[in-house]
Amino acid sequence: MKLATWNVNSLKVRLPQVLEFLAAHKPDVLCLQETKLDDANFPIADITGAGYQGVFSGQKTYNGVAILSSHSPQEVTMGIAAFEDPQKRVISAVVNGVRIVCVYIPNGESVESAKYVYKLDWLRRLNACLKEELARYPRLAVLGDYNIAPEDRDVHDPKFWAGKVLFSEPEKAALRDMVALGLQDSFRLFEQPEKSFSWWDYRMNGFKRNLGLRIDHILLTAELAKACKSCRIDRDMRAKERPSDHAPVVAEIDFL
DNA sequence: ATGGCGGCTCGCAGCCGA
Repeated sequence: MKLATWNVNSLKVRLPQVLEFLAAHKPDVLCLQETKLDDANFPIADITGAGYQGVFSGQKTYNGVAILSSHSPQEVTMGIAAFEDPQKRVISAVVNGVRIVCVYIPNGESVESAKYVYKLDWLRRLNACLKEELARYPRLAVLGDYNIAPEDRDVHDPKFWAGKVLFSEPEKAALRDMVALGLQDSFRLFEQPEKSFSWWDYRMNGFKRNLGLRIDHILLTAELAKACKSCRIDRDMRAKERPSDHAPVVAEIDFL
């Protein structure tokens, strides 16, 4: 089973690349973030035309998440349980016996910002929700744009980023809390190239100079991690014409 | 490394992302 996640930074603009990605990788699941489309404008016909089903929770201009899958999505839920949030950042479904949680964790803007307070509160609520989900689903994967780089090696310049949003201690602690619930960073189950990142700023030739951050993650429960055979970042998509600023992350899981 | 990009909006400049 192949699981993928990609912050597309506008599905309207990136739809051809999404279709190309589906055809090339044939993932069982592709989680999308920052679709920036309300549900009425979701390009479901193109998705079904590519042989995929899609469930989505979107809004105009900002945020928006979707799960595309080759198997039928079951038990679809939107958002974080018991949290009224107008921002469309979470969608979950059971696909092929695996609980898929697609997340677009808030950016936070800066550690001085009210958006940072919202981010930390949001993470607490997500973790509480995940604790409940984990009690129900031993096969669970949390995929998405976390907007958190876990460790120094996930940041091109850890000294510069120290204490800044995306790399501050409270954010990293929230991610460690999530891991402590029983989730593992699939990327670090394997040897990886040094300076592996999933996001590069559009400005200042960030991608060419590899000035990036690893902030897109696939976290797996023990049962899935044990069966996980690979996890890699698809830098090729970031190298294309008119790319998203994020690259897809892909994990392969072997079942009995 | 922070102006310098790119996507959005009933745009023609400003907000937002990371």
